[in-house]
Amino acid sequence: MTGIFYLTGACMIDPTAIEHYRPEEIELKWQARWAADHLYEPQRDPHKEKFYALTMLPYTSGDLHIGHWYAISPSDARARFKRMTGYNVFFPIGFDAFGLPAENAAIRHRTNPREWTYRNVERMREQLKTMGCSFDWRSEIITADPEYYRWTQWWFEQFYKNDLAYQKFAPVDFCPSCNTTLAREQVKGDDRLCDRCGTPVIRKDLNQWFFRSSKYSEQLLNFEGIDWPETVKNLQTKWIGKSSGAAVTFLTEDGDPLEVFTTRPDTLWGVTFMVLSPEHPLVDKLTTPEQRQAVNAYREQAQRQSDIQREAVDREKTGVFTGGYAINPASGERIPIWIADYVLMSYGTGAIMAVPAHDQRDFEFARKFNLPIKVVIQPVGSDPIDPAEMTEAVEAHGEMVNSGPLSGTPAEETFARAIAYAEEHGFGHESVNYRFHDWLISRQRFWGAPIPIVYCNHCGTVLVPEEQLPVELPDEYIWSDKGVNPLISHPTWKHTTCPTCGGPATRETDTMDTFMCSSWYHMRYLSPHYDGYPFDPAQYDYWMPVDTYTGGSEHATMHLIYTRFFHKAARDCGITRGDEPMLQLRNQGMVLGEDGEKMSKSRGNVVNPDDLVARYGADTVRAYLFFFSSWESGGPWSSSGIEGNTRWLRRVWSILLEPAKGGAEAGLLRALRRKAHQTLRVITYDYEHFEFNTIISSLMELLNEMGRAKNAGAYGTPEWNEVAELYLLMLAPVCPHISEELWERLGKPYSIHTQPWPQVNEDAAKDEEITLIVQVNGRLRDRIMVAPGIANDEMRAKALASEAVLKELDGREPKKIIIVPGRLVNIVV
RNA sequence: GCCGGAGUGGCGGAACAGGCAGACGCGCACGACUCAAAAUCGUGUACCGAAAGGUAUGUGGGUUCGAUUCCCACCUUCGGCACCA
Repeated sequence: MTGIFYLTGACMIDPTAIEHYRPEEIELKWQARWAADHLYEPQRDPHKEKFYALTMLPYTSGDLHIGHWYAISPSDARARFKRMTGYNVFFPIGFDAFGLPAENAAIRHRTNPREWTYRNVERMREQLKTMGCSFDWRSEIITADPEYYRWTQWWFEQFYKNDLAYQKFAPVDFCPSCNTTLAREQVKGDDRLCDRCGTPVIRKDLNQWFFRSSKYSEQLLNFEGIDWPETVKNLQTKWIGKSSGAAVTFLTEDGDPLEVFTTRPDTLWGVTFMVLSPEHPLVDKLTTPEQRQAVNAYREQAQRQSDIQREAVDREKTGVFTGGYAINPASGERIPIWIADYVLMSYGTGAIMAVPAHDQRDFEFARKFNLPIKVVIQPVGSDPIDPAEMTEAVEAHGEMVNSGPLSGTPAEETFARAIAYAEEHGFGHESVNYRFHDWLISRQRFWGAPIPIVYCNHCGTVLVPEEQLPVELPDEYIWSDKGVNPLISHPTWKHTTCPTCGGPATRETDTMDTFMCSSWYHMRYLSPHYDGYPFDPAQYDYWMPVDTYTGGSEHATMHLIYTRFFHKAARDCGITRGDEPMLQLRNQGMVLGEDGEKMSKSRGNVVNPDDLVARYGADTVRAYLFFFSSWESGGPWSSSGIEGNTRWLRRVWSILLEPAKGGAEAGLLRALRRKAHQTLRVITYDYEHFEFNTIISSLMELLNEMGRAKNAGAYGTPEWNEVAELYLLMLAPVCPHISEELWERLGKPYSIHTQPWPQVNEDAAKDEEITLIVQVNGRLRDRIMVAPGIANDEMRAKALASEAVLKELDGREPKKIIIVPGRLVNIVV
């Protein structure tokens, strides 16, 4: 525990010197005292305004890393600030404990994932306590506790009863290494890799559980009333992927309707062929005997292709003619129907109308297979287009041409007229499509909340009655060579009786995606042991919604979209209220290694917070994390940089505690007090706006000023005492231990953390003189000290009388004089 | 390719409404203390120049009395998406 500094400190035996700053002693002392006094355990109090501060709950990976500190300590500082400004603050913590890493680690070590997880929880809890955060530990939840996942299952049942959960046999993304399906959001990049392990995913047809999240696409695009970062809103908007256009029904020659979605209804007359996804249900019927062999071969190849790693996006188009034809409902033309893998079954209707003249993909396809290209849009101001000369599609909007009755429609009206025409003639209507899909929640893994469903030969799919929840995981983890879910391998677990008819039945062996657990934990925190409902309604009414939510932006399209969906779905089930669960969101950046790269064990650039706490104390580690960069951008760690922060806290200690001679003059004391109140003004703003780096630098600046004032005899004066008190109050949210210790040593009442936030004394903060900036042609030529509130005329006179200005003007007449009242004069010649 | 963020001294960064660029810290240099070292304290530190002064916020343009800040184009970099009809 004792670092080099403490040893050297102990060597310096000087009987007159004050006791040294020993964080390792004072930090443990105060942490114990705050816990004993329940300092951070708010009571519901209708007369006091509440503030729910939430930080994303950590996954139980085993060790708290510096990134956790970076995410959590500023959230804590803000919560502490809010508490001091008079709010009743709730700041809980818990553990996201289900999930694949636990299970993979368990397989590696031949243990039960439960053991691994709960051992990690123990360790992480102790590590968290060293940070000195103002957590309300009464509220701790562990998502793998039956007491918790009972309610995760309950939520599933509410969604099921309200037709928001359903089962479907569908092709899904499957990770062969993790042996489980993944939600679309958990498949990353062009290579379609598993988000957890990096293995390329494959497509698999499985019976799976989904939530109807896509039903909420439109609502999820609405961010009104919530203060979230633009980047997150942008990512979610892109992810939901709304496009507007038309649904158009073509008829095959056999008379089968074939619906397509298009964003360009204005190009309807330019359709020269159609393309279906190879998996489209109509392909079989359309295929003629002559084309049968080619079509089957292509479909097989497409199937295989999606099973192996996908090729580059810009690879050459492939496809096969089915032999079938459709009729263009607008032009009446007979057009061939092809299949190609650039058309995806998972978007729109899995079929497209191809307009090669005005869509680049269709253009490439048409050129490759010698299909006709028909120009039907003439962009304004460009020469008539000759299809034979085209090298790429013309995607710009323009006037409709070669479009029968709609030819000549001007660019602005094409969409409306084309849709109206389709509606009139009964073959189409306006339509909206979203990229956002239903949320696949089934996981073929052991370590998750079991889906509370029972299959009965007699009654079919049956919900486990609420009073029988939770459906608990078995104690034994059954190993299986083939990577089969241990719930299937377990000899007895899945066998049960039907809750409805009492006959033999089997349990669903899939467990739920862990994002399900983290979609509602903010509600369970409010009453973690409440027995009759997922939350105590009285607590919910008081504390919800979350006022500030902090965490990493990597969750933008996963957790942060799921939890919004969850809240809206729960609202529609009549359980929650309001449209959004989290009013304000702030994302921290990432702490990089000293080499500027992402920290990783293989790079050997990982910074261990435990070592830092042992060496410098938590307050210094916190201070450095606040200080080294703006919180939202993050940046590289620096082991020499943190030295500056430990020096700073040692100076705070000695400047406030070591007595010094008095005798300062009044002007100096006024200046000191002014600086303190000005600092208070900017720091109050910075706490509110998450600008922690400038909080620390402002405090350093003020300390420098205090050091100079102390040398000039300010110590012990009333002004000094006022400034010292202000200093500790401003320091308290960022460095809670040293501020509490010094507060006590200065004889102030316990605890500093329950003191009201100080008010700026505007009189004291007022400048006695200001610097007037004098420019000639926009270049700085002079600075003149003047009284605040100086009149414009006087500013002009002073500027024109400046020696530097006279020299620069050299007799030239000013053409114009710009005056920014009380700040600047710019003389233009 | 598309969408979004970021480019400022040797380094991390500040400048919150278009008005003193480089706060604060690291590092470095010099000085004090010390037999000495560490720690601590003090002073200095964008670049060019002996100085007067000049040049500087990724690059090139523009708007303005005045631009790190606003506009246009480009370059680099980080994140997201990626045949989405």
